[in-house]
Amino acid sequence: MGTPAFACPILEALMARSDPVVGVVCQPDRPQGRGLTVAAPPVKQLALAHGLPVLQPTKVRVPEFADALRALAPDLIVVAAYGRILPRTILDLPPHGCINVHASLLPRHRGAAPIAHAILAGDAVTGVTIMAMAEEMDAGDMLLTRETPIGPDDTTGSLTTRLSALGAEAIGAAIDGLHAGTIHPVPQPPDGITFSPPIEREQGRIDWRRPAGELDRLVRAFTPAPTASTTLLGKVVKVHRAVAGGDPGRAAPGTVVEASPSGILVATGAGALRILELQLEGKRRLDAGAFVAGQRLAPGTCLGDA
RNA sequence: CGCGGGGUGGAGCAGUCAGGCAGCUCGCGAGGCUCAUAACCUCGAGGUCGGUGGUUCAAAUCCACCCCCCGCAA
Repeated sequence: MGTPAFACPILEALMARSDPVVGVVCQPDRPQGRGLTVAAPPVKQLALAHGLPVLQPTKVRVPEFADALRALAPDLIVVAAYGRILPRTILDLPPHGCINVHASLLPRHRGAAPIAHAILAGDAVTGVTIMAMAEEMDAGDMLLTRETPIGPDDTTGSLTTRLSALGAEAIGAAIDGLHAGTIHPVPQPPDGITFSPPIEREQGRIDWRRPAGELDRLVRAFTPAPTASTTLLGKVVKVHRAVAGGDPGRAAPGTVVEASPSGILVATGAGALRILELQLEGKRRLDAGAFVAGQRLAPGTCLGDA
C-alpha cells in the first residue's frame, strides 16, 4: 500500500522478490494540475504496468475495503506513504501483519512529512525505519533502520529519492530477517518522540527576520514542493535555491543588498541569504543572473512586504 | 467548462491599453583602456515579434481560432 513516487522503488523491490505481490492499494485518482484532469498516482501507474490488481478505496474504514483486501489473501502488507491511517481491522488482517517504511529515524519525526521536518530541524542524519505497524501513527515496534547523512545541499526532493532507495533495500532485508528469525521488533524509546505534520504552503513564506541559516533550511525543506516564497512588489516570488552566507551590512531584514549574476543577496535577521534561483508569479524559474537582467532588481529593494 | 500571468535577436524583459523607424539589461564578436572590479569605453553581428487567418494605406500592437510555458486553487 502506497501512493506517491516515494513508494515506487519499494514496490519494485517487492516485485523483484520471490514472494508474489498479490495486489496494490493506493489513494484514488484525483483531479490534479491546471485543468481539471484526473491523474493516477505513481504507484498505480507502476502497478498497472506490471499487471497487478489495484485497489483505490475512498474510505479505508468500511467493510467493503476489508472484504476486498481479504479476497487478495495477503500474508503480509507493506505500507509506504499510503496517506491514510489504517484501522485495527486492516492491521490484523494479514497473518504476518502490516509493516511500514517510514522516512525518518523513529521515534523522531513521526507523521506525514518526516523528510521536510528533518531538514527544517537541521538534523545531521536521517534515515528510514521499518516498523511493525500499530494503531497509533508511526508508533509501532522497530524492525530495522538505515541511516543517511543530510548534506548542506540536500532538499526534500533529493532526500526523498535517497531515502526511497534506502527503504527499498531495507524492506527486503526486513522481510528476510523476519523469515529467518534474526530480526526482533523492539519498541520505540519513549524519549525523543517528535511529530512532523504535513507542511503547508503558507509555512514556506519567508520571514526575513529569521536567521539566514534557518531560511536556508526552509528553502531546502520546501523544495521541490510547495516551495519557499517571498513577495516582490505585491507579487509572489518562489525561492528555489538559496544559500546562507555573505555580508548584509546594516541593511534591514528583507532588503536586497546586492543583485548580480552570482546571486541576490538579502539581509535577514542574522546574516544574509543569497538567492540563486527564483521564480516570479506567472513566470518560469530563472537563475539569479537572468532574473536580475530582466527585472532591474536594485539594491535597497525590500522583499517580503505583502 | 475552476481563477490568473506569459511567449518580442542566444538569456531575461519593455513596447500592446491609444496601430506608424525593433527598444532595455546582459551575453556573444572585434578593438581600446586599466594595478584592480559582476571591470570600464567604443564599434559590431544577431529578429518569420509562438502559429494561422482576418481588419487596415500600414499590425509586435486590433479581431478570431490554434500551439506552448507558468502562478493560484483543488
